[in-house]
Amino acid sequence: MFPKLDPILHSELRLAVMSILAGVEDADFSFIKKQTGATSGNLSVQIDKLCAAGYITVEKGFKGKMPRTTCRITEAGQQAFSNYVQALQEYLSAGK
Amino acid sequence: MFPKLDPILHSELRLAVMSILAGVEDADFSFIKKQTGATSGNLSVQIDKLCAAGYITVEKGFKGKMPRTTCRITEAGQQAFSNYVQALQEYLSAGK
DNA sequence: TAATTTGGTTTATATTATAAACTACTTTAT
DNA sequence: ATAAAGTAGTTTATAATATAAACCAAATTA
Repeated sequence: MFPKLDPILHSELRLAVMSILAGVEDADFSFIKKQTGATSGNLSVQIDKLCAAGYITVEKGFKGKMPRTTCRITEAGQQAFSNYVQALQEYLSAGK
Repeated sequence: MFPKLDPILHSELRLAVMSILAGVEDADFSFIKKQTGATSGNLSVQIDKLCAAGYITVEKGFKGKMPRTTCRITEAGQQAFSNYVQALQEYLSAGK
């Protein structure tokens, strides 16, 4: 009746990050930070976790002289996000 | 873009409890425990929090000789649950 | 009457999220 | 040239949360 919610995704910031990445080809750290309003520290940590879970990939490079961190959702991440949405529907719909 | 999610509701167990209560007149501790699969301790704590937030009311009485704890959603709880569902839609739909 | 079960609460611990402090480098102003 | 301010983060410490373990009291069953 109440399926287990993926703890990696059941986090406000990580869910927002995944939500952004699910809709675009890729996005860099600063863009995600602006969109979510998160602090750098928090975002850094949460991106690490998504990466460790294999839900996103992180690529570090430079845009001119400035460091740039680009994130991209993986197939597994896309799937996990989709599963999470499905699971959540059951919680939300139960109360009609 | 990403509205703040009510931290009281953004918890797997509390959300499940609210989901159950949103659909029925009232429900007792044991029923909720069975439906959610939660441990007594965890459920006890989370019910307290929902109660402290004013989202549910808890009525203690006896069914025969056995103690019985009955929970019921409040108007504020109904509203908060509804708001949470709305907010969440934004996260989920962003990734289309 | 001695387990066992029901119906919980309290307290301790593990996990998670968040904020604060720091690093490293670049750009702009003096 | 150098100082101040901004960009782009990471690391580490602390606060909040969730979960589990231990406990309690009464009722039921053997």
